[in-house]
Amino acid sequence: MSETEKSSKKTRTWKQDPEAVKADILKAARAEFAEHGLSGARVQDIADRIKTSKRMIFYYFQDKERLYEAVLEEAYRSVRKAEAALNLDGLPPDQALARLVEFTFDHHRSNTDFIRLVMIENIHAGRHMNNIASLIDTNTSAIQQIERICVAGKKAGLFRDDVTPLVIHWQISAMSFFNVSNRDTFSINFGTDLFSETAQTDLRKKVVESILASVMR
Amino acid sequence: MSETEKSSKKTRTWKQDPEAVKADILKAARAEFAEHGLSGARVQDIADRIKTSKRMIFYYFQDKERLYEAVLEEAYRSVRKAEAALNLDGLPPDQALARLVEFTFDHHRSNTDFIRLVMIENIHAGRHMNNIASLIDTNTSAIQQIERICVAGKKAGLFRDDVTPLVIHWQISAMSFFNVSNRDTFSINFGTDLFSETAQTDLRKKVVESILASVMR
DNA sequence: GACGAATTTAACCCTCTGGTACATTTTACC
DNA sequence: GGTAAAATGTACCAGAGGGTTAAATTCGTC
Repeated sequence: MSETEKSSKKTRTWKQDPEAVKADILKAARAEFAEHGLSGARVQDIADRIKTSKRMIFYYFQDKERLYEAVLEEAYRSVRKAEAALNLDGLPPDQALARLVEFTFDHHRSNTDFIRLVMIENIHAGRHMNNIASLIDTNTSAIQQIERICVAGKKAGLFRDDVTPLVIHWQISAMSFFNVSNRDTFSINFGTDLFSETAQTDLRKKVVESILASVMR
Repeated sequence: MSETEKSSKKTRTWKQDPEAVKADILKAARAEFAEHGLSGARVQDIADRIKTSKRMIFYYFQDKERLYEAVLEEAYRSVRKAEAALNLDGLPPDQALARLVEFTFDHHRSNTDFIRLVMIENIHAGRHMNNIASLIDTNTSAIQQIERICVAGKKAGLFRDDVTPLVIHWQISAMSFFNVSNRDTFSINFGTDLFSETAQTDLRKKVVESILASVMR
């Protein structure tokens, strides 16, 4: 009985670190929600992913739904941060746009959890996003980024006059998002050929070409 | 007590119609699953949507999961039937492709339940689609349709030599699918402008242009 | 019109799971 | 080193929801 004891003290206790616990819960919850959806996720399973208890989850996040919303908000925040880090200043309009498409394509591909959370949120008709105030201003910055490219492109006579930033963004998102979100059903229906590393590189090139082709004069 | 009686017979009974009941259950289940997902759907709610009981659902479909699979199979079957009805023979390659894009865009838009089922199935990594044998042969016909257009297009010198049917299909699907699947989160983030009737007509045109631009010489 | 199979009803059951009550330990602060 | 508040552990509950049991009713058919 006594040989398993490690510390000199008799009373076995734990260390407190509220912020780390909260962060751990959020991380585990993101994985769980991304994998199983809101109703499919199990609070117990979230607790099991890290070394904590259900009790702690409710202590910090009140209930399952608010935890989900916290996950969603955090996911959006981190994605936006990465997007903001992309600097396109100084590039000619067509190259800037190409670069943006490539970045988005890659970024979505390496953030499957985020994509899945957005899918799940769409299943819920975006019901939980209304509670996230921080979205409004920061998402428009994505459009403004394209807006700047468009203005420069039109001024340089490279882009057509009828291109609109919102539609460009929609197109980029559509293909970059679908590539991740529908990978499984697409693979089952049409094979996995398109999802090998080399094929994805080719596909990304095609997406860039496609966007540019519909924008350039 | 007695004034509410309608029929002359004393024993109030029911009529049997197994096929109709099964069809009703499938229809109600499709709506329920499309709305709430697999784990979010409630068998009791499916029963409540029509005039039947939970018991009947299990009687005909064994369990929730097999009911879901039946819904999925039926949904794919009906969509494929609609696709097969589209006749592009006789049209020049570019017009045929434009027509196909328009059709797919519209078709996805008017079949939100199907789109949502596919979204849900992707959340589940396509786990339930492996049980659907009927998919294999019929989905390849979608590719063959584009293949025919591509061959004609290349022969006519209209299309580039490096276009591949699978990528074309992927592009068409991506934009047509995303337009429906991500409508809610997109609207919340960037406004509903893109989803008015007129804007959707414009958007469809842009999608057609975009596909054609990346295919034509 | 009787008999067995198919279909429907009504009432349950039992597990899973979100959420809580209460005791205990840690920490900040004086 | 005492005290209150924050943080954690332990055990538990209540209800929801998938699935079942058993009896009643219908229907084909001989």
